[in-house]
Amino acid sequence: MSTSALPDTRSPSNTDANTQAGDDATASSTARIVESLTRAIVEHRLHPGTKLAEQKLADHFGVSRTLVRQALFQMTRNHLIRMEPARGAFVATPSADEARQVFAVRRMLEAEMTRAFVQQVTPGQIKSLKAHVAAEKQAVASQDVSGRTELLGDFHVRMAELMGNDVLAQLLGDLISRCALITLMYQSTSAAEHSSEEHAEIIKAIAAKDEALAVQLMNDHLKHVEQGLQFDRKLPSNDISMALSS
Amino acid sequence: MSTSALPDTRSPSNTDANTQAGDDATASSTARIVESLTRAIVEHRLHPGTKLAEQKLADHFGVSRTLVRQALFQMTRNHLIRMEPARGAFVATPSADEARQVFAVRRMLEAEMTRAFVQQVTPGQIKSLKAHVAAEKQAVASQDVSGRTELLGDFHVRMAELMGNDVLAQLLGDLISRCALITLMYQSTSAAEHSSEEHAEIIKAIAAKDEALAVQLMNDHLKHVEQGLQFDRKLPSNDISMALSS
DNA sequence: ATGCCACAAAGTGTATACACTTTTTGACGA
DNA sequence: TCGTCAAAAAGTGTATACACTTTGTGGCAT
Repeated sequence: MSTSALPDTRSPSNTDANTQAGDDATASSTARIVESLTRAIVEHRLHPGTKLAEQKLADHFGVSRTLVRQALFQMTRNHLIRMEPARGAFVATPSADEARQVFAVRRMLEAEMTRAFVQQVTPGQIKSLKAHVAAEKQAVASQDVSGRTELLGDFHVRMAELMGNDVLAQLLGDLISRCALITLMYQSTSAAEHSSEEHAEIIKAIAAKDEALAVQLMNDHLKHVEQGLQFDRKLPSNDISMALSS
Repeated sequence: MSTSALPDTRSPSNTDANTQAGDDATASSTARIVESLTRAIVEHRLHPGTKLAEQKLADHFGVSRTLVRQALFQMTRNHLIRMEPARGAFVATPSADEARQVFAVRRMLEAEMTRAFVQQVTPGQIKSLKAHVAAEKQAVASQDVSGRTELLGDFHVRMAELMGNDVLAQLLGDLISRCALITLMYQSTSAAEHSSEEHAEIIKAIAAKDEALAVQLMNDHLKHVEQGLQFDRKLPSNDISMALSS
C-alpha cells in the first residue's frame, strides 16, 4: 500500500533550507512534517484509523524516526492522531460523542464570533468573504472533492482572521480539522453545496448588520452540517477492529 | 537558581515502573513530563521567559533529553512554551495582544457555554458548583496564592465537565492555562477575591434559570478579570530582552 | 579601560543503537 | 482442518553519540 497519500517531500537537495525565515516560520523539520501530515488528513488522503508507521514516514520525509515521533506527539494534542502505547500511531477515529461535542463547541464559539464580527465589520471584509464563497462555489461545481471540504472550513477560519484574532483563528482551525475527520467518517448526504449557499446568506446578513439574523444563520448552518452526518453508520476504514464493530 | 521549581520526580529506584498501568493512563514518560511542567507553569512556579534547558530537565526527571524534547514540543502547541531555533525552550511570554485575544475567545466560548448550561442544569450540578466556590473562598481566605489562581480557573472548566462536554472542557482548560501565564505577567490589582463572589452570583442566576442574566454575569465577570490587568506595565521576568522593553 | 577576535564551553538538532513489545509466521499435535 | 505455541520479524520506547550553533571567556591591539 505505502504512505503514498503524502506529497513527496524527500529532501530535494535543499540541505540547509531554513535560513531564509522572515520572523515566524522557522519551518523546523518537525513543523514541516506536522504540516504535511495535517494536510494529508484534512484533505482526506489519509483515512481514519490508518496506521502511521514511524519508519515508513521517516523514509518518506527523508529524516529519522526521531523527528517523525516529535511530529506525531504534537499532533496528538490536536486529536488528529491517536497513539497507543507500544502499538503505534493511527489517524484518529473520532467517536460519535466526540463529534457531537466538537460541533457543540463550534456552535458556541462561532455564534459569538459572528456577533462580534457584525459589530466591527468593514466593507473590505465583506468583499473578502464574498470572494471566498465564490471560490467555494467553483470548487463545488468542479467536483473538487478534496479541496471542497477544506475551502468550506476555511470560510469560518477566514472570519476569525479578518477579525484580527489569531488565537481564535487557530483554535477554530484546529476544531475544523477535527471536523474534516468527522465528516469523512460520518458524512452521509453531501450537504456541501448547500453549505456554500448558507455561507452566502450569512454574509448577506452581516453586510446588513443584522446581528441577530447573522448569528441565527450561523447557528442553523452548523446545525445543518451536523445533521448531515449519520452517527450510526460507519464508513470503511483501515482500522480492522473498527470495521468489524458494525 | 536551578529548576527546583519542579517537584522532584527523579526515579526513586523504580527502574522499570511503567508496567503497572490500569487502563487509561499509560502515563507515558512524555505525558508525565508535560503534566509536571504544565502544573509548574500554571501554578506560577516557573515564570514567563524562564529558559528550560533540556539537559537540566532531563536530569531532573531522570530521563534522556529525547523525552524532554518530546514534551517541550507538545507544550508548544498550547502556547505555554515557545521554542527558538537553536536557542532552546522558554516559558511563554504572551504579548498584550495575545492576552486580549485569549480573553476575547474565552468570552465568546463561555457566554454560550453558560447559556447552554442553564438550559440543561440539574440540582446536582448546582450543588457541585457551589462546593467549588466554597473551596475557592477558602483558598482566597488562607492566602493560598499558588492554588488560588488554579481554583478560580477550574470553576470554568468544571462547568464544562458538568455539561458532559469533554472537548469543551479541555479547550477551556488550555485557554485558562494561558490565562494563568497572562495573569502572572500583567496582573495589577488582585481582583481574585472579587472573582469568587462573581462566581457565586453566576451560580445563583443559573439556579434561577435566568439565562440572560447568567450569560450577562459571566460576560461581565470575564471583562472584570481582564480589566484587572494592566497591559502597559510588565513584571520582572527572566527574559532580559522583555525586561528591558518597558 | 574598551572593543574585537579566537577559542573553549555549553546547548540544541538529528541520527543511530539497542532493549523490549507486539505482530506475524510456520510447524506441530489434536 | 483447526487451534496452539514458539520462534522470527517488525515496530515502538528510550538512551546515547555526534555535528553544528550559540554563548561565554580571555587575550590582544588600540
